[in-house]
Amino acid sequence: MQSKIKLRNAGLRPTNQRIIIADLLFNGSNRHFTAENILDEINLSGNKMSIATVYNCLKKFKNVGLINQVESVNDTAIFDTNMDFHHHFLDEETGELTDIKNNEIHLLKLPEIPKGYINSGVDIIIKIKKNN
Amino acid sequence: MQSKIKLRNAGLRPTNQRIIIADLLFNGSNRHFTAENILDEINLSGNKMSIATVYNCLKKFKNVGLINQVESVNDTAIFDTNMDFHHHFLDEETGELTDIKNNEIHLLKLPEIPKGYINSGVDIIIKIKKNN
DNA sequence: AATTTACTTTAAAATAGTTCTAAACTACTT
DNA sequence: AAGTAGTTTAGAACTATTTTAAAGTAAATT
Repeated sequence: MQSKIKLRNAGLRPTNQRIIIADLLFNGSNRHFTAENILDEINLSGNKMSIATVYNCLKKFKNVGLINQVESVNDTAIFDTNMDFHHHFLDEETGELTDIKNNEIHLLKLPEIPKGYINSGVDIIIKIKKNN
Repeated sequence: MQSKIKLRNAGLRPTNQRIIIADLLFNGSNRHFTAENILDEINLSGNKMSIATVYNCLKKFKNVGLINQVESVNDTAIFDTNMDFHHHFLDEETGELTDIKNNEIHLLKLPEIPKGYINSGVDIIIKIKKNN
């Protein structure tokens, strides 16, 4: 029942649906997931929910900073519970993402941000593929 | 008529459609574009082509290394004629991409690539938004 | 506690981007 | 000139996501 508090702190009305999703997402370990992944898990657990609700919730969660959406060429939106500054390996063949720990990578020089703009995030994607 | 040679060198049969698209893309200056952008320009120039053909061509061009597809959360695939190693600013509100010159950014330490994999590219996206 | 208000959920329809299909066409090879 | 392999096409199909509008629910107000 941490989820209810977490949602309220984030300024979101803690509805049953949001609590179900938050319970899946914030259970201690970080993960990457799609809307469809979440719906499948909800169904498996015996609950049911409209896919539109899953999309709505994930969008809200993203807007209030509970989750991130990962930049990557993919037909599907991939979200991430890991809110620490970090980056990703992207398997070009499978689309699978893996975290790169932040101390494994070092960005020395950042470019000057265009006038009138602020930096709102940095995504580094290292594409990989099987060497065979 | 450079395009015909360029296509042949890349191992692609130089069809009329591919030549039309190559003429649009490889005219000296680099650009970002979607399939729809290209179709619009074709239509404006008085030519016509199926959208499926545009997609087919861009996919082929990408496969043979004539263009790149840019990593970014976007409902639309964005391609790039700039094949030099470089990165992008992404305006989060408009989705617009701008090149970052390679000497404007410096990646000091690359992480160890997972066993059995090779690095097949690095994309750095600096998200920006208007500061108002 | 009952009522109101604003927000949320839902199924279904709509939309957007992209890929597939299979027939017609065209570049290249023989 | 004929054959064949690759390409183009319109339209259908598909996938991910958003919209719609009605019904439901949480919170605020009485």
